[in-house]
Amino acid sequence: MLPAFLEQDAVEAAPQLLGWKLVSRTAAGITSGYIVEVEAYSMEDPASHSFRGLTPRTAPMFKRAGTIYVYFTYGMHYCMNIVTGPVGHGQALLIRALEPVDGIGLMQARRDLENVNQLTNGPGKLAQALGIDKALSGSHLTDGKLSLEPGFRPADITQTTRIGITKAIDQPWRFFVTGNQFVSRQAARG
DNA sequence: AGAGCGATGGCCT
DNA sequence: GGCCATCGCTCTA
Repeated sequence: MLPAFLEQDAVEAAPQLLGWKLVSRTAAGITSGYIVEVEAYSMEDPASHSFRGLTPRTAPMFKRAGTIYVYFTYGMHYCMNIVTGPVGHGQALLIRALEPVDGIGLMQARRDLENVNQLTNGPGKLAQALGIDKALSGSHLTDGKLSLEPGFRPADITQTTRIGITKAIDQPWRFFVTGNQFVSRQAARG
């Protein structure tokens, strides 16, 4: 389904996305996990891919809320975002960590890793575990391959600065479920 | 046409 | 905590 709060600006929508279940449907099977860590990016944000304007790569960020934006980085990792806000605003939420729910065996096979704790505790890891790649960029949550379903309501949410960026490093636009063991890092930096 | 640069993860100490 | 593989995208010329 398409939660109404995705129409809001990224920073407002971000904490509301925590606890929702992200579901991936591929030929290999269904995999899913609760979203436990997200970061907000917007067009006015130097750390955002949309900051420099619309390019072929970043075009999905400027489409309607619920659009999927997948990018490839460091020559080996895919990261997935969900677009928020009005059309043309270039806002998105980077999904940084999931708590595995369905299809854990398939996720372990895709990751070539048994340890469930390390299956989806990072943006590149969860993309690999769910079988997400660039082909999904530009598709929409209502297209059926990647979708959202209600999950749980987080008891407490922690807000910190974002991870792995070199610009706008002081903006507290990272949100995670307090105490959840699948969050990539409890501390903001380091 | 080519250089520079990452919204990372895994391995090592 | 530190290092670095690896390649698509953007910018400059």
